[in-house]
Amino acid sequence: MAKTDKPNWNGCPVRYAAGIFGDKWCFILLRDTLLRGKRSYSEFLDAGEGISTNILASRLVRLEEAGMLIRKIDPRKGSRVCYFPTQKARALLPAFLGMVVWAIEFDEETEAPDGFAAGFLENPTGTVARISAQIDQINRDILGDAADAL
Amino acid sequence: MAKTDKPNWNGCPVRYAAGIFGDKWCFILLRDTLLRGKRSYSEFLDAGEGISTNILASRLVRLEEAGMLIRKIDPRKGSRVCYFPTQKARALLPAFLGMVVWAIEFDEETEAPDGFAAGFLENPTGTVARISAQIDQINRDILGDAADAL
DNA sequence: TTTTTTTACTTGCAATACGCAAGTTGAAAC
DNA sequence: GTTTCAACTTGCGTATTGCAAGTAAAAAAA
Repeated sequence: MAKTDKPNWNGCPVRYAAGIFGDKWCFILLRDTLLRGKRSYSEFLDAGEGISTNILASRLVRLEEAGMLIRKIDPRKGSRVCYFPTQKARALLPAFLGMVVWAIEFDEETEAPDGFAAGFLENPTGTVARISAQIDQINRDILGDAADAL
Repeated sequence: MAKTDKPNWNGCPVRYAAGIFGDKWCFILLRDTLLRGKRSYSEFLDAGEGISTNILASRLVRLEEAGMLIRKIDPRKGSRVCYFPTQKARALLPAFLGMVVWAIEFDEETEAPDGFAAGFLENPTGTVARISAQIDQINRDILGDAADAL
C-alpha cells in the first residue's frame, strides 16, 4: 500500500468542510439550528454561548452564503427574522451526530442524554429521521405549509 | 414533541468537538494525519495549504494537549519529530468520513476519488477498518513494534 | 396617534490572533 | 569542523474578535 501519496485531493472535501464549519461559531450555530430548534437571531444570542452580536451577524451571513441557512421573515411577526437549515445543512446530520457520539465517548463531563450514543449507533438512519422530523415540525410551526418549499 | 427544550446540553458534545477541531487548521491537520499519512512538521508544512510555521507549531501543541496527537522523536533520525494520531483521533474517523461524503455531495469542484462516497455508505465499518489499517502501517514503518504502544 | 418595546442588526475601538519573514537550536551528514 | 536539515521561536504589521453603544424598522401599548 502506498505510503502517503494518494491522489492529491485538492478540491479536497475536508478543506471544503473546514471552510464552512471549521469555525467555532458556525459549528455552534449549526448545532442550534439542527439540534436545538433555534431559528432567530435573539434565540441564537440567548443560547448562552456568549457570542457577540457582530460575530453572530457575520456568521449568519456566511452560513447563508454557504447555502447552509435560508433567511426568511417570520410571517407571524414581521420584525422577527428566521434562519432555516437547508437540505445541505440537514444532510450533515449523520456526520454531525457521529461527532456527537465521539464527543460523548471522550468528554468526561458530557451531559448528553444517556443512551443517545447507543441509540445512534444501533439505528443511525432512524435517529437522523427522528431529528429531521423535529426540524420539519419546528419549521412548520413557523411557516405553515410554506415550510414545504424549504 | 416539545419544541426546543431538550435537556440543556452543556458539557455539550458539539461544543466539545468545536473546541478541538472547530478551527480550520486543526481540521486540516487531522486530515493530514488520518487520511494522508503525514506525520512530521515538515510534511505538514509542505501539504500545500499554506499554514505558517508559528501557527503549525501552536496547533500541534493544541492537538497534543487535546489528546489527539502524540509527539515522538523518530527513532530512525533524532532530528525528526513525528506526531501520531491517538485512538481518540482515530475514533473520529467515522464522523470524519461522514463529513467527507457530505462534502463530496455538495462541493461542485470536488476531486475526491469517484466512488468513495458510495463505498463508505455501503460499508462504513469496512472503510474505516481499511483506513485504520493504513494508519497502522505508516506508524509501523516509523516506529516498528513500538507502534503497538500508541 | 404617539410612545414604548421588541428584534435585528451596525459601528467604533481596544485586545487578541494570524500571516509573513527572519532568526535560533540541535541533530545529522559530509 | 563545517554545512545541512528539521523543528521550532520571535518580531511586527494586518486582520479578526469581543465588548459596549447606537441605529432602524416593525409591533405592541398607551
